[in-house]
Amino acid sequence: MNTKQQSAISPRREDDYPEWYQQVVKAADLAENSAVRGCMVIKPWGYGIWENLQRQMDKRIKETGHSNAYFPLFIPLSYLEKEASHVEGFAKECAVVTHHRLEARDGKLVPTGELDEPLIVRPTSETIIGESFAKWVQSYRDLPILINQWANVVRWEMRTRLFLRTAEFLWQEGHTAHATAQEAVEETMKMLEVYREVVEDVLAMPVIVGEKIPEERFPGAVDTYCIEAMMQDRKALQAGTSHFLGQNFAKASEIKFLNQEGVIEHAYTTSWGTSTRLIGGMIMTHGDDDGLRVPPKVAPKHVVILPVVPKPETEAAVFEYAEALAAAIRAHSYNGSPIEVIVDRRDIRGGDKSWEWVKKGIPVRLEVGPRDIEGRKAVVYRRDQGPRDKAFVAFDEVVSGMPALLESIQKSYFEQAKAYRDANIRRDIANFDDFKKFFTPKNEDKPEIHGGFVLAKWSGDPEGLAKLQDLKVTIRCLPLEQSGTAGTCVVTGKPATRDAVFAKAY
RNA sequence: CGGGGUGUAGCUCAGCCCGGCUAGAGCGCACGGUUCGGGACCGUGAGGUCGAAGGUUCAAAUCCUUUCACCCCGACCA
Repeated sequence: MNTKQQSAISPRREDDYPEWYQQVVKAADLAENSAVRGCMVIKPWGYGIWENLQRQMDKRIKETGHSNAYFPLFIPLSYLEKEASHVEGFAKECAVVTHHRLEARDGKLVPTGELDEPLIVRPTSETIIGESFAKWVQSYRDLPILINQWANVVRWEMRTRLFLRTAEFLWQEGHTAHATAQEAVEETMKMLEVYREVVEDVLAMPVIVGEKIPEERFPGAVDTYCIEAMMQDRKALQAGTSHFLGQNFAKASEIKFLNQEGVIEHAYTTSWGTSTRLIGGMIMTHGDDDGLRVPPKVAPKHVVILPVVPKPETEAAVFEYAEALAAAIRAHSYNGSPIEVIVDRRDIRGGDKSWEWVKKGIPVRLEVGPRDIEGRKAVVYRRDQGPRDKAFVAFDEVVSGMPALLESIQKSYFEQAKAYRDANIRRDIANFDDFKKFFTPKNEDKPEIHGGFVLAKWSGDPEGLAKLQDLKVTIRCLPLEQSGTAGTCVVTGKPATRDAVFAKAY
């Protein structure tokens, strides 16, 4: 017997993390690269996860008073030119439509009919939504406008990675307009909290909530807030952003209203977004050396039943028992919807079948065979335990205990992720030498998993930013929870009052 | 857009330096069999205009030129 179990994913996380990530995406059948450079095909298992996340995010967005709407994919070039700093930020990496027809010439199709004004495939929709808002708003009575859009956007990234950075990605973008700065700021913070809640509760990813430093702000924003998660290679992933845009975009788009005093004023706007990147974050937060682990709240299927058929003549009885078990479980709900159960009747080898579901990260596997029928039991495997850890449980108990079992898995993923993250947040690094040591891998050629989050003082000095850049470390955020104490900047040694989270990032 | 690399079967690749029988392996796939509460094994079989175009040669996956695509490292980035 081989005592050291072989893992299903090769390489393991500790040996080559980026490659492990790619292999998990492949093994779990989440997505694949398409023929179009930088664009992915999201396969049913991956898209099912997105749909569940989307449904729950959408619910929270609507509960906080927003309505969904849809705006054009194409944005006239001149719209993007209206907001000066927005221009700087999005001056590059955009898909540009310059022609509006194709002509057949010598058996080829040639673009003709050049557009007077190029159209940009939206990288984000502030400008085109602002154009609509301007028409919709005349009086303070028309405010606030609280709109959300589910859409695809395109940013022509040079280097792409499935889910984490693709040229086209799916997201939601909220856009709101308000009569006062205070109300817009409150909106910004409210949606930041919605993101924290959904990402922690649904995706089971613990996050740090904070404010971006000026250099990291969204182009055109007055303030940018974010939630930051730690991946298992201890790098940070920005999991969502919420921006207070002040009157910058309102001025650019001329969103004006007559206030209670009869004075014309520009509105205050916000925007906020989360994307399919969250799925990348989920993979890197929960995945292990046997593949994906999907939190039950986003799993397209919660339970797979694997019929064990030792002899062909037992097949009918086993299938019948499996379907009866499935039906009984489906009658129960988890997280507000019926539990999703699949009976995998495919005629492939049992070991392969079982491992396939391990790699896909389904929360619960149930095996049923002739002996279980006899004892009216099932064999229960939980994805938050080892792939061979099994429990023999009575039929009725499996059924009635399923909601609690799923919730326990959901919780254990969050707890595991939080424990890992907290173990890798350093609060005791006070000078740049230690800081540098912390973020420098032992093996320069093939860096091992190293570093983590450093929580320390930051002076805000641009000179410090240059030093950070050399280390490839960034300031992820200034956490909303500040200690309020004075100290010295971990990078420059100058007096500093603000706490910052430093990390390498995706 | 800079620097490096790779294009050969569905996938991962060998063969290329030093041109030479009908272009190979492993995995996967199909069929048959033995096993099987299990990622097993044996056998048989299907599957490739060697990224594309041009050139050198009696002869090109292999040498030369051009071109396209993709990957890795930078800069950019949710």
